[in-house]
Parts: sequence; C-alpha cells; structure tokens
Amino acid sequence: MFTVSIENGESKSFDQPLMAFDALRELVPDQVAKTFAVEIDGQPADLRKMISTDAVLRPLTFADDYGRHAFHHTSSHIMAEAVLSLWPDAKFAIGPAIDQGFYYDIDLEHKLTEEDLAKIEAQMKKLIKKRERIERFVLPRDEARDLMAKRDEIYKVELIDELPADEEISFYKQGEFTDLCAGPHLMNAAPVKAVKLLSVSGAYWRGSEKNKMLQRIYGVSFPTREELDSHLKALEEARARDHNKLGRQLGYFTTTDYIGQGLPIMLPKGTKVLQILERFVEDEEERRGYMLTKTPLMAKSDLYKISGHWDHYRDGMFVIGDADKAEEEEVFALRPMTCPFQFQAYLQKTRSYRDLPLRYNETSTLFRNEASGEMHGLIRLRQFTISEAHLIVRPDQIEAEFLGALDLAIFMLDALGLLEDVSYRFSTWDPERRDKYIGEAEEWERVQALMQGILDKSGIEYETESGDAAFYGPKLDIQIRNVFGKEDTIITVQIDFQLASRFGMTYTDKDGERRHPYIIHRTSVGCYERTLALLIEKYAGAMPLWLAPTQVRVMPISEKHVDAAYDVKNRLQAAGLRVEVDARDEKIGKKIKEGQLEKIPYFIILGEKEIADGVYAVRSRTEGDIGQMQPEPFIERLLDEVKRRVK
RNA sequence: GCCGAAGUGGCUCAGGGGUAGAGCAAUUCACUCGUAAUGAAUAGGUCGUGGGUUCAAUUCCCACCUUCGGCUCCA
Repeated sequence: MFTVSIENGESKSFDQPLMAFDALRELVPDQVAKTFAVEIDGQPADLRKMISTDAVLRPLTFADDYGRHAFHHTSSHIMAEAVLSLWPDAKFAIGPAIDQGFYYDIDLEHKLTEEDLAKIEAQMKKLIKKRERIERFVLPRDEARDLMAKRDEIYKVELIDELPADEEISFYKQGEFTDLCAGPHLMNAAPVKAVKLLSVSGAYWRGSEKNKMLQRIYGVSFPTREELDSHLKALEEARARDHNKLGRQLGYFTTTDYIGQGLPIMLPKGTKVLQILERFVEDEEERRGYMLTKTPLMAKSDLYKISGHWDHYRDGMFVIGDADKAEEEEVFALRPMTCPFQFQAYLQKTRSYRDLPLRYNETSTLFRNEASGEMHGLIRLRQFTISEAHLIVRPDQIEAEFLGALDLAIFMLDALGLLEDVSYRFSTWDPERRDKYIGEAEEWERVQALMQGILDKSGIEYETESGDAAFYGPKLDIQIRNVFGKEDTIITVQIDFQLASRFGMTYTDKDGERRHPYIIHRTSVGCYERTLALLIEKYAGAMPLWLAPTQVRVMPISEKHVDAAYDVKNRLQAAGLRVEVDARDEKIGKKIKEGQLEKIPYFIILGEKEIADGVYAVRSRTEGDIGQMQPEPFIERLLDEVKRRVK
C-alpha cells in the first residue's frame, strides 16, 4: 500500500505498482489530455514511469520545459515514421527535441526538397490521426543490437555500441516504427495538433566533418493551431528585424562581390555607430585604468611561433607568402588576435610587482580565415574590430581583476540594453583532446578550479561547457541570442597561465625573484560589428538616441523655409547633436514617411508659423507629433536623453 | 570546407530557348505644399562571372564568385 498525491492536491492510495500516467488518470482526469510528462518527487520523468512507493506528482504540460521536450520528441518520431513510410530506405541517426522544436538527421538516397516537406507533413497528419499507442520497451544490449542490425539501422547500432555498460537500452514503438530512444514521449501522438516542417539542411553524422553528411529536417509543433500560427508569425517578425536585411536597407553596411566574403563595407551610418561605441568603450576603459595601445596588424611568423598560434591556430590565419617556407625566409601573417603584440609592449622594460596590474586595451582589428560557409552578415566576418585588452596581473590580483573585467562587461551590456539577453558559459578544456591545448594537465585543472571559484563568487549564473576553452586557457563566454535564437559569443574573459612564460614575461617580486604574471584576456563589448548587428536586431533599427547616426532631421515645409532649416541645423549641431536637413522639394507627408522608415528619433517641421515664432514643431519617431517647443528646452531634452543613454 | 536554395537596372521583385518588364530610387519640369508616398516626362540592364550545348542562351548544362538556411568552427 502506498499513496500517490498531486502537488497541492488530491491523493489516493494504491496497492499495485502502476504507471505515473494511470495514477494521473485517477487523480486529475480532466488534465491528462494536456499532460505530456510528469515530475515525480521533483524528478522529471516519462509518463510510463512505474510508481510503487509513496510519491508526489506534478503533471508537466507544454508550458514546462520537460513537458514540451516530450511533446517535441514525439513529434520528431512521428516525422521519422512519416519519412520511413514515404522512403523505406531511410536510415535514422538522431532526432532530438530542441529549444524551439525538433529535428531528425536522416540518411536518405533521395534528396529532400521543400515540396517533400509538405508531403511529409501530410503523412504526419495521417499518422497522428491513427492515435496509435506509443509503447516503450527495454532490451538487453545484444538483442537491442540485433533488432537494429536486422533493420539495417547502422547509426543506431553504432549508438548502442557506445552506450555505457550500465545504461538501460530503451525503445519506443508506434505502428511500424521502432526507435532506439531514451524518451520521454507522449502516450500517443494525438496531442500533436499542429506541425510545420521548416527546413532541410545538411548535418554531419556525430557532428564531425570526417563523417557522412546526412539530411536534417527541422520542424516545430504545438498543441493547437493558434500557437503554431503565432509562432510562425513571430518568426516572420524576427525576419524583419534581421540585421543582415535591415542593416543593408537602412544603409548601415553593404557588401560587394569584388572585395570578398566576410568583408563588409561600413557605410557612413554604420561607421558612425561604430565610432560612438568605440569612443564610449575607450573612454570608460580609460576611466578604469586601461592604457590604449596601437599595435601592427601583421607580424612575422616568428611571433606566432612563440605564442603557439602558428601550431594551434594557423588554419584560422591569413598567411602572406608560403607558410611552408617560414624556416628559410620571412613569412608574414595578418593577426588573428592582439595578445602577442601587446605582450611586446610589456616586454619593453623590466617590470616590478609594483607595476602590476597593467591593463592594456586596444580597439583592435583582427583577421581570421573563416571557412567559406561560415560568414553571416556582420555576425561572422573575416575582418573585424574588437574591444580587446590584456591585463597583466600577479596571482594575488587575479580575482579582483577578473571581477573588474566582468563588471565592465556587465556595465557595457547594460548600457546597450543587451544585458537581459545574455547567458554565461564557463568554457573549459577537453582533457581527451590534449593536442588542442598547450600546457600541462594539472595546470589546467588548477587554473580552472581557480576560475570556477571566482565565478561562484561573482554571483552570475553560468553553465559549464567542456572543450570550448582557448588553446591557452579557460574562458568565461558571455553568450547572446540573435533574432533567430541562434547563440553567439559577444564578450569573453579568459585566464591565461601559459603565454607569459612562452614570451618570457616576468616581474620582479618583493623577494627579488623573477616571476611570470598571469594574463587576463578580455573584451568589453566584444566585436564591434557583431555588437552593431545585435543592436540593429534588438531595436529593429531604431537606435536609442545616443547611438542613432542621425538624431534629428529638420524638414522645411517648402522651399521658402530651407534657409531657416539650415539655421536650425547649425544651432543644434553647435549644441552637439547630429542633425541633417531634408531640403528636397517634396511634400511634408513624404518627408515624414521616409524619415519614419529610416527610424530617425526626432524631426523638426519648420514652416511659416515656427519661423515667425522662433519655435520648433517637434515630432518623435515613437510619439508622433508632440507639438511646438522652444529651442532651448528641446535641446535640453535631447542632450539629457543622450546623457542618460535612454533605451 | 560540406549539404541545400538563390543571384534579372541603385533597391524590391515579375518573366522565360527567338534582342527584357513593374514599383521605389535617380534626373528634368510643373506644383510651394502642415505631420506616413503630388503629377508628368527622361534616363538606366552584355539577366553574378567564365565556359559549353544550340541556327539562336538571360532561360538548358558545367565550373567559379557572391548571398541565404544548416553542419563543423568561432568574437
């Protein structure tokens, strides 16, 4: 005899073990249709989980991560079943639920097209209508292997072979389709009322470019048609904010076939925003004790050999000349990072422990030879400029300086309005891939433990990602999602315990001993181009006043008012505002329409009345016509808005 | 680099084996205008580049370049 209860609700006693699902049917019959998984004593579980002792249950719905996960996972299986029924030679690799939906990687002779997606969707609908029960069963390893081998599911066999010995090997079966799968799943697919397959693309088996490329189908699914429609609408709206479209439309940047991939031409508007950002960053860093350097954009291979870039990063570098001849003759390479250059500044004289910490910053243009399929708008480039710095510190200063760098990063994100969109990732090394890193294992472990201690102290919530460290040390990466939900690093703070000794960087300690300093590599807004892209998407092109390339546009009503318009421009410009005049021979309605589309924050409409009274008719891009204002209060208002960096 | 899609005037897009079309933008003229598009006229394209097939290619085929969605990689 045991008692099963619902969190804050009914309870009931049972004397036979039963599935969580059956217990829920007894306890909350009206909710089971919307229950996709369950939490048992706080542990998320499949609805088929057997209960045989006292337990507290919480039904999980589409609103819960785990419930949604089960829902998407089942959607993925239904898609696989549909593909198998249409193309019986299909072999299945992995098909997980993801944040926004699900995908399945499939090995299939037939090349899937957009039209095929509609066909698969239609087939899925048919399969869902059957309301077939999804059965879970467990097999011993050899039987599991046989079952998949018999069906020629070579990828599943490989997966089984690599499962840990103590792992339970479970399958889920619906209709003719049986899949190796850890679950969770719905009891049947009926709740999957709305499905949309979004795209088909290539994906390497196990994510390695050495393996075969499979076809990946991405899809989304929802319990109701309405939710799907609003999701698709949101996607549509996201597309309209895409910096790569909007940024070009608004004249921030462009590209040309003649220059090459990943090499954008920043137009005056984009350049203005970059300049504002750079000045803002440099000024703030100066306030925080940084010293600006300006170092060369290229160097002989000798430098990179010391730093380790030649051995660990050469594929990512643009080498000028024949890299293979670097032993006999001078070979140059464009810099992919600034570190070794700023180290040369440090090495220029003998340093005392009293000199540390030294904080070198640089608005630093870098070159990285990204693979040709990698470039994307202003997010991934071959030439870009970052707010880079290297803090040369004593061991006793690491914590304070690391936290200082983090504080600066958070200050910048907050100023730009991006703070709420980021997450933190502690990127550690992968001890299995020693060749990717320099240095000794125990040093890595020691420094990582040190960094983890600092992170825990900092109060930020972070996730740990193994294998993402730099070749010289662990990193804190501040991640941000773009308008399509794709994650990129915006800021990074790294602890380097390797390069100082490689470069012979030392300081004389109190006791007269020469010691190697630690180096903190960090950015404060990260890459400027990427930051611009994220700002365009965040604000849908309508930059906050302090960042707007043009802050005010003066619009004379007719030709007669043009001279007065230029007088207004001069006055505002003298006050420090960025102003332009729309002197075209057009109607005011047209000037306003175009100004609004260009997302200019303020307009001054200037006609007879305003000129006679010496006032401005002010229009804001958000509030519309806000009436007449005296020049002084108007200027005050804008300068205050700039000063406070109103978002 | 790999898988897939695409490239037609400055921009957005239509067309399609027989010498290319719209809207916006540009230029000129008229209007001198009051809070999201005034009207008319003119000009502008070796249909991404290079090969091939064909009597004929912007259209079909191949290669390359560029862009987009993914994979791998990363700021």
